[in-house]
Amino acid sequence: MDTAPPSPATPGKTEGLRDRKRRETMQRIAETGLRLFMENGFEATTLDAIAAAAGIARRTFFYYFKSKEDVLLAWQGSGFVEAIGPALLQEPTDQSPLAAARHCLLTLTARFETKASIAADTLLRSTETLRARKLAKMVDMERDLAQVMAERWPDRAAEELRVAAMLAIGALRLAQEEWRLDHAAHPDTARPLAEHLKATFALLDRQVPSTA
Amino acid sequence: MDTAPPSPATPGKTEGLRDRKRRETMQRIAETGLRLFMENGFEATTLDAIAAAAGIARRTFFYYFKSKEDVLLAWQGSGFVEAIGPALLQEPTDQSPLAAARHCLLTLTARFETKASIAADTLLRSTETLRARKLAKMVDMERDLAQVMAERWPDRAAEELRVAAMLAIGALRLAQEEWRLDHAAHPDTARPLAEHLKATFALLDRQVPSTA
DNA sequence: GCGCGAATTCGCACTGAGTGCGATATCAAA
DNA sequence: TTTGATATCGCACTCAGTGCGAATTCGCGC
Repeated sequence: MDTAPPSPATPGKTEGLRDRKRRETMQRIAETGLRLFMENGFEATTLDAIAAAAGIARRTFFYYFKSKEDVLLAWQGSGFVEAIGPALLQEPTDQSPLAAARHCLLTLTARFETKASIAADTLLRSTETLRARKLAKMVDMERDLAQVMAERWPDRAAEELRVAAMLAIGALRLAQEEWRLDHAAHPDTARPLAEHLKATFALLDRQVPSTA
Repeated sequence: MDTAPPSPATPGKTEGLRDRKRRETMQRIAETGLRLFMENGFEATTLDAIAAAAGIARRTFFYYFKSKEDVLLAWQGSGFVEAIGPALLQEPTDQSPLAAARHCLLTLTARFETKASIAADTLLRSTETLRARKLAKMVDMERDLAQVMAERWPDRAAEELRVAAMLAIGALRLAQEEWRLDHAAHPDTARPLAEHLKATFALLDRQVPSTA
């Protein structure tokens, strides 16, 4: 468990002892949960088991997480999501928003392929609701991305940027899918996510206009 | 409740008395459920209430639906989903797959705007998991669409068609969003879904290539 | 018509997630 | 040191969903 642990939004203040303990506890729950999920599966792991293993009362669990699913969801693209906004703000504005997003995602995907997030991703496919909630998180990401784009390209229409964000995140989603299949088929010679993403963006360029 | 009710996959056979009863019961549960959801909200409606109102035992409910959510989900784009495949197979192949999908969706959205499906859509936004599962259903639609495209354009690469399907369903999703906002803001002068969809596709054409 | 096998309906008891309430403990700051 | 907010916990409760098996109904071949 050496990778970026999920953490609550840091309000950018010098944190006291209390805040630190809080973060540590949440982090311990998240790590314990992920470990137990990996060992016994998501559904077979009860809340009591997580609470016990994390050294807290069952009731306290719900002080930190709204549901069992949220523990796993906290790992979904952990770090990645938070990094997109800042990364996009670094991009030069002399390119299209979509091109900027493409560049960002290619850079970030090359970095964020941690053991924990990959394991979480596998678990995320074990249940219908988990799969669904992962998709919902990607749509949230999409909306956030459009929001950041609107700051960076204030002259562009919001709907246009929303579409650009949809394309970028959609490409990311399909690339992840291809990447997973690639790994399942050729565990050894599988290419990294970034390459799949590049290929998907290339296909994207040849698809439009929709009236051709 | 005069609109297309959700029904299990019809295996295209002359159905006996048993099959008919089965369909009727499932339909009654779906309609009762939707009605109670509309009256009291999704979470406030218990399974016991649905079962009682539908005239079945609680246990029998689970013979027809896997979960409470599935009752509502059955209404999500009811009829629409099933119509896409056949409609796409009607399209001439001298246009691009994306153009064909665009044409299909524009035609279908003009038709499927029933009271029930709109009501279901509102309910679908009342809970996080419901919202998530709706998105999951759209991704399923996306996959199906790509599958049908592969039949109709066998010379095209599967990945390319997968991207095309992503674009089409993504546009549909964004158009639905715009449409909902439009209705919320101007309940009277709101434009139909098909128009929003057309606009979204127009924006789509101007977004790529991603390297511009 | 008769009866066999499958489909359907149902009851009961059980697990486990999630909530409401309130009591207690801990910590930060005045 | 007091005080108020934060954190921890236990208890009892509701409700979704499952396992099991009994009872019923129905389609169909004989």
